[in-house]
Amino acid sequence: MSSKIQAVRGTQDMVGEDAARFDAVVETFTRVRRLYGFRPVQVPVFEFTGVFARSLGETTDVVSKEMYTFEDRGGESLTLRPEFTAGIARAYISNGWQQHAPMKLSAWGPAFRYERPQKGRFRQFHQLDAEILGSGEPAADVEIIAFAQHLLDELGLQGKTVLNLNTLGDPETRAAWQAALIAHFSAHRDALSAESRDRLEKNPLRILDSKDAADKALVADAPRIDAYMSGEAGAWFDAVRKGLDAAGVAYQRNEALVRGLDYYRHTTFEFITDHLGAQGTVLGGGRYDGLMEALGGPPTPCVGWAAGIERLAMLLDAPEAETIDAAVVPMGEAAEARAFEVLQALRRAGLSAEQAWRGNMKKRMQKADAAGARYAVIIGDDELAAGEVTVKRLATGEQWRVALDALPEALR
RNA sequence: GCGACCGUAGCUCAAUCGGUUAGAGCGCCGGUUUGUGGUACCGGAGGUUGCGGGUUCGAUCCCCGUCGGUCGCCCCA
Repeated sequence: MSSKIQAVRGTQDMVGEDAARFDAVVETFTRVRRLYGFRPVQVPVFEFTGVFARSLGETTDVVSKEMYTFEDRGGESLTLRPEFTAGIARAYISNGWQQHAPMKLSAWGPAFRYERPQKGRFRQFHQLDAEILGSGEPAADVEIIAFAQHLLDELGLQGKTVLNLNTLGDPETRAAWQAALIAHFSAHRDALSAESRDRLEKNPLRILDSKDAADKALVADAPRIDAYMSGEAGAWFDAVRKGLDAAGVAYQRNEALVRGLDYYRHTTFEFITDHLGAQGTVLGGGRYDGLMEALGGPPTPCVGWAAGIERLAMLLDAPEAETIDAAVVPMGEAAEARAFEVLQALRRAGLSAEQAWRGNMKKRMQKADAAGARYAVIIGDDELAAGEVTVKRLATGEQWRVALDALPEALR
């Protein structure tokens, strides 16, 4: 295939069912986000590299080896977004959106990471994104999680995902807990896996969700955050849990669900599935109260989530194939000359309609059937002479004549 | 970035131990039917076996490389 033109590794072309699944996810997202008052936001697909480097942290895998970074002709280092949050936060700061706070924003589109492709993991992938900027209330966490749950329900994924919920506490809580974890794992350093010894330096919280058997044994009796929780942090988490209960959102406490970056505070959550192999997370998010400041902006409490469109699309039941209301089948030159008049009348009346551009009647009837048309609108010399068309209901085969100007009504 | 498996028509797959013209179903095109689709029957097109190299009298099959896919690790959506 090397001599043939081919798509870049980890990118995909979608038509038919794949495209329909993708479309169904986006359409449902747009519908549900309106129910919650999340407004659309558009931000660039690329930013100055520093936006992502500063927001994600230089040591993160995403920044150190997964970004698509390039220089433009002016010598600026630019990066294709590996996620949405940093760009939205940058826009908030650049445009002074604090005057609008709190803002409930949503977006969807492509993101890029240079990773080894797998099922549910691509180099260009697509995300749904929701953010609440400038609200330091537990109620915002409840609302954004309820939105996520509602979206998954509307997608028909009840039973296929489980909401995992945890808290990282406030900065004091987090710092105390992290120090205790480092002390605990350092004491058993030799028993840790090589990866986790590495994490001990760079990202100690991450040891908690290691898949290594030896690590798991040490994690089992590692210090729990609940023992270090400050009064305020505990009250916050209680408020979130009570809110979720009131909203009817079921969750599972997962004390190992953590985020490595310091600016994450309090609530963290992921909707996890066991239907996608190693890629279990279908939607993940949390509160990132420290991010805006890390980017040089005003202190701004925020909470948000992102979901993988491809991952959701893979979990969906196959959407119904798209159909049309009518296929116009003209016979002969005179009829072909009138076909667009009929087509446009139907479309203007809100009925979907198309015609095959060539072929005899049989061919065009076959195309009508293949397009899933409810009706065939047959126009021949006889019909034209009478100012009528023949309408055939393809499901039953019955057909009848209809006056040309009464056609749209007849097909409703 | 690390490890493993896989790659044959548009799609899903077959082809004995390495053996001569690489097959089938679906799909596509045409016909049976010059104003009637979806069913049925008949016919047809479509392949440098991902690509490059090696071993062999002979390679879809064995070896190496490469590109792509898949699974796990890592990370994450």
